[in-house]
Amino acid sequence: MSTAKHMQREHVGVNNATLHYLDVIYRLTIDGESANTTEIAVRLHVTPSGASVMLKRLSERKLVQLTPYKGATLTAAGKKLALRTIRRHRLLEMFLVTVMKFEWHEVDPHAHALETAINDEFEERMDLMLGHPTRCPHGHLIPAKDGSLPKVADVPLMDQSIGFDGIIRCVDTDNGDLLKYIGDQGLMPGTHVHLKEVAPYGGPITLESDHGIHTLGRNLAELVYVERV
Amino acid sequence: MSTAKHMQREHVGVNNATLHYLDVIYRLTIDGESANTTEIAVRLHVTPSGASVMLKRLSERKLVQLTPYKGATLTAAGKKLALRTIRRHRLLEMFLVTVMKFEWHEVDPHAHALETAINDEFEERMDLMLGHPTRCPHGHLIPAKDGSLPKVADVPLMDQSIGFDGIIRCVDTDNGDLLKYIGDQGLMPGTHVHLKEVAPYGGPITLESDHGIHTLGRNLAELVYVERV
DNA sequence: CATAACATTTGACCGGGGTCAAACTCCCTT
DNA sequence: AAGGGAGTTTGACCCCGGTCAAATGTTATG
Repeated sequence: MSTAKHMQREHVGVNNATLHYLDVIYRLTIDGESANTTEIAVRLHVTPSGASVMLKRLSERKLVQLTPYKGATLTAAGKKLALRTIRRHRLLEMFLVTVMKFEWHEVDPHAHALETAINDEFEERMDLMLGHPTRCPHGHLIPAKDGSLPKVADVPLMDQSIGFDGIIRCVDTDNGDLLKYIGDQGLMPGTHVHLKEVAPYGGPITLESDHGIHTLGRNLAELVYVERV
Repeated sequence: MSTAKHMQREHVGVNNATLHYLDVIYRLTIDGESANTTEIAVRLHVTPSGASVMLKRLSERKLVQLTPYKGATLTAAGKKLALRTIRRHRLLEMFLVTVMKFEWHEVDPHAHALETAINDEFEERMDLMLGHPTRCPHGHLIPAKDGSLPKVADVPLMDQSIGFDGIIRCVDTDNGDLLKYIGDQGLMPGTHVHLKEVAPYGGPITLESDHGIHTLGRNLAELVYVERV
C-alpha cells in the first residue's frame, strides 16, 4: 500500500547497500577480471570480512557469481542493476552540473547519495531534460536504459606520442581536488589539446590547448582520455 | 575519510528511519497533543509494537520525549531535525514542480524518497534556484533554515460562511488522486474563490472561481485553506 | 617443497529496524 | 469497585550490514 515504500525498493533485497556493492563490482570487473574481496572492501570503506559476508549474501540473491577465495563477478541480474545505478549516477552528475549549476568537482558525492533514492520516473525526467546525454560531465559513458554503452574512440592520452592532436573526452577520477585542479586549467572534455612533450622516467608532460600551455604530472596525465582528430 | 558516508549521515544515529519517525511525530504534535504509538505506526506502515520499540530508542537518543502508555513529543533536537526534513521535503516538491515540471500530485513520493538523501548544499542550492520560497506547491509552509515558520492568515474554507471571498492558500493532503482531481478543476493555491453554497448535513459545497462553478464533497472541501480578501 | 606472507573466510558479536504473540496499563462502563 | 476492551509494551525471534579475532586457503619465494 505504501507508495513511498514502493519507490524506495521495488524488489525485495535491492537496497542502497546492495546497489553500491554491485556498482563497485561492476567497475572492478570491466576489464574481464574478477573482483577480489579486499579491493571491494576498500572501495566501500568496509572491512574485508564484512565484504566477504556481504558477497556471500549477494551470491545467494543471484546478483553475484562468487568463487570462494578467487573473486566475484556479476550475474546478468547484478549487471543490470549495476548499470542502472551507474546510469542514474551519471545522469545525476549531468543534471547537477547542467541544471543546478554545481561544478564538476562537486557532483560525485551528491550523485552517490541520490543514485539509490531516485526511481524510473525521475531518471527519465532527467534524461529528457538533458536531451539524452551519452556522457557525464567527466566524460564517462552513460549506459542507455537497456544497459548498452555507446561505442567511442577514447584512448589514453599517455599512449600517444609527441605531436599528437586530439580532443579530451574523459577525465577518469572522482577525486574532487584533482578535478578542480584539472578543471581550473580548462582541461575538460571537449578541449582540443596538442601533446608537446613527455619528460622521461615518469616525469611531467606538456600540453597545449586554447587556454595555453599546461604541465601535468604523470599521475594526472594518466587520468585523461582523448580522441584523435 | 569517506566523503560519501559523510554526506549520508552527519550525526551517528540520524538516518532515514529516524528522520521519518521525527517527521511523523512532528505532524502529529503540531496541535500540542502528544502523538500516540498506534497513530505513528499507522503513518509509517509499521506495527504498533515496532513503533513502540523505535520510540524507546529515539527517546534514548534524546530526540523524543516519551511517557510510556501516554505518548511522545519531540525534544528540541528532534524538532530541529524534523523541521529540517520538512523543509527539505517541501523545497524538493517545489523544485520538482518548478524546475523538473512534475505535476503537483506526483511529487510527494519523490520528495519523500529524496528528503533524507540530500545535504545542506543541495538544500541551499534548491532554495536559491527557487528564490527562497515560503510554500510548497500544495501551499504548506516551508520552514526557514532556522526552523521558523512564516506567519500566515490561512483559515479553513469550511469555517467560512456563504458569500465568503478569498484566495486558496493550501490544499492539505498528500493523496495524489485527490490532488489530481482538485488540481484538474484549477483549485490550486492562488485561485480566487467565492463560497456560494453549503449543503446541510455534510453535503457538498459550491464554489465559484475564474474556472467556473465547482461542487466539492465535504471531505475534499475540508482540505482547502483560504485567505480572506 | 616447505614455509612465510598475504588474502579470504568463519565465528562470535553488535546495533538497527522490523515481525508476532503474550503480557501489561489505562480507562471507561456497569 | 470490578471488569473488560483498547492501546501499549515486552519478549522471543528475524534479517541486514557491519565489527574484530581467529582459522583457513592461496601463492610466492628461498
